Amino acid sequence: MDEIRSNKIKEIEEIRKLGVNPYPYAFDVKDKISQIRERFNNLTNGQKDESASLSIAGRVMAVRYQGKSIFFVVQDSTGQIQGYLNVSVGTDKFEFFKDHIKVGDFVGIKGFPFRSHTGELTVFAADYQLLSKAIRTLPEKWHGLTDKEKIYRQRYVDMTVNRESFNRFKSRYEIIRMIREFMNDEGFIEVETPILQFVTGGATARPFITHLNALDIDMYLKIAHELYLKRYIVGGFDAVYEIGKCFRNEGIDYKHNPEFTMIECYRAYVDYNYMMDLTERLVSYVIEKVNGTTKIEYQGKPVDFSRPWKRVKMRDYIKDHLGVDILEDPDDKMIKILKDHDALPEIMERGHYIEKLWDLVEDTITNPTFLLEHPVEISPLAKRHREDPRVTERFEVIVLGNELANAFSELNDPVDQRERFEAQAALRNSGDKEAQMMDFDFLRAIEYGMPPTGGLGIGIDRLVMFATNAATIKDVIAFPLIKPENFDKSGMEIEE
RNA sequence: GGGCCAUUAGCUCAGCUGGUAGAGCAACUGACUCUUAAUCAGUAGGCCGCAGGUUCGAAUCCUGUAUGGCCCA
Repeated sequence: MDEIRSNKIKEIEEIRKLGVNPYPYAFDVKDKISQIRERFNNLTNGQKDESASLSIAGRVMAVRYQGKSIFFVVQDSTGQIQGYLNVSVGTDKFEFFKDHIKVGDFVGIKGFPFRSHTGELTVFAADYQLLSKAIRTLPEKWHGLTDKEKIYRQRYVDMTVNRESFNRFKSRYEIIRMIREFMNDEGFIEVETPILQFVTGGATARPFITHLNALDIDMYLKIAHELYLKRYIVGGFDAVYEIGKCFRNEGIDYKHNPEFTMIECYRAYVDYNYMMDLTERLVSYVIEKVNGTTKIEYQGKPVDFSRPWKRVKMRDYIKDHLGVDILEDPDDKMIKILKDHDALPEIMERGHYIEKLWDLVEDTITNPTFLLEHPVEISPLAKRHREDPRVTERFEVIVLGNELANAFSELNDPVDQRERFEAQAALRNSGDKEAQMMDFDFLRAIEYGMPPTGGLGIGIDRLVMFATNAATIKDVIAFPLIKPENFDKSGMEIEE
């Protein structure tokens, strides 16, 4: 416990002795700061509007004492405004403010607006109330909080003092609301699926393992929404979507967080062509809503989300860039190219060669591009292409070398699906921990019959990164995964 | 996984070839009735990330380690 905090705690006792509750229960907030700024923008220097009775609340971000008057800055969720207080509030209240209202505290202000001689729109505090006393000091106003580690560990401070961070999270949740509205208007119903699963699938990824005490059995955290959403389609839902967390026990870097948010949607009686159209409309809608245009700049690079997006076939793209045909050339040729690029996969299987070959060329794509028709062996849940059974009716959306979306005409042939699962199981048995698990219940479900269905998944975090020009996924996840600061041997966190 | 960088007061940072740890802001005391990085005078605040080593002496040099960042795979 440092000196500043122990002094503040003593001060709180003094405040209580003065008969003031440092932590009262509520305040009747009637106005938002941004609205006050708009409403009284026409006040001229020195002009006041005593007829307007304002009531605001927020955090004190600066205080400037000026003898028998005090200027201060209040911040609410919409912005900041200057407050002004002088002895007209009453001697006791004036002295109390001077002695005990400090940067970081929350206050409620009742008063009227005026514009100072120097042109600052200000709320004259006819009365005020302390709403919460802080015992830690905020970072200084000039440099703010810049230490990345502190920004992630103490996001509440980052949000408070770095308003661009606060606004980025506001945008994130506006985007999620937009997506919901868009999907609802499109006729989808929002549903839920289990996070705790005995068998998990729908993606090529390593899951988290947890333990269910009640049954004394290990379980997985979901890696995708897919297989349960398709069960809804089997059960008769026409169109469903879910926005929720998925968990993958893999690396952490600027584009991966172990838990992340994904929207997946499934619609009966459509194929991947519908999903391409839907993806284009949804993503360009979000980008335009947030930025006012579909031609944005991401981290200094121009990206054009305007429709229609380019379409390329995976086979053609790799052939054009690396001179190898992923459908017809033998494994040896692929291995040689991978060796030349020092990019051999850990698991020596054809599917992994193809993935690695794609990794070598994906960075050459900048504008949103539909990557089409992935080979069957890397797409165990996608339906075979109607014209070429070696590939699937699948697409990914690639933006600046990053996968933003993944979709296909869903495989609903239960015999083919069983064979695909068996191929995955064989990979799993040979040590591929990311290969998909055999899901007998899912097979049983589609054996009862699943209509032709189109499915789509979009990474919400990635989309928000593009929409808000965020450099890393940690900037769009409010509380990203970061190693704990201090743990003792029992695993309990120690305070500072 | 590899490389580079950072870690010093609540925050942002100085601290040179090794010689008793500094500033600004914040905090605390006081002055000031239109300030806005307010100003002015004063006070207090440090396990120099952690552990070893070299040395008469280490924030500084060396080794290891932790955490974070950036780049590469």
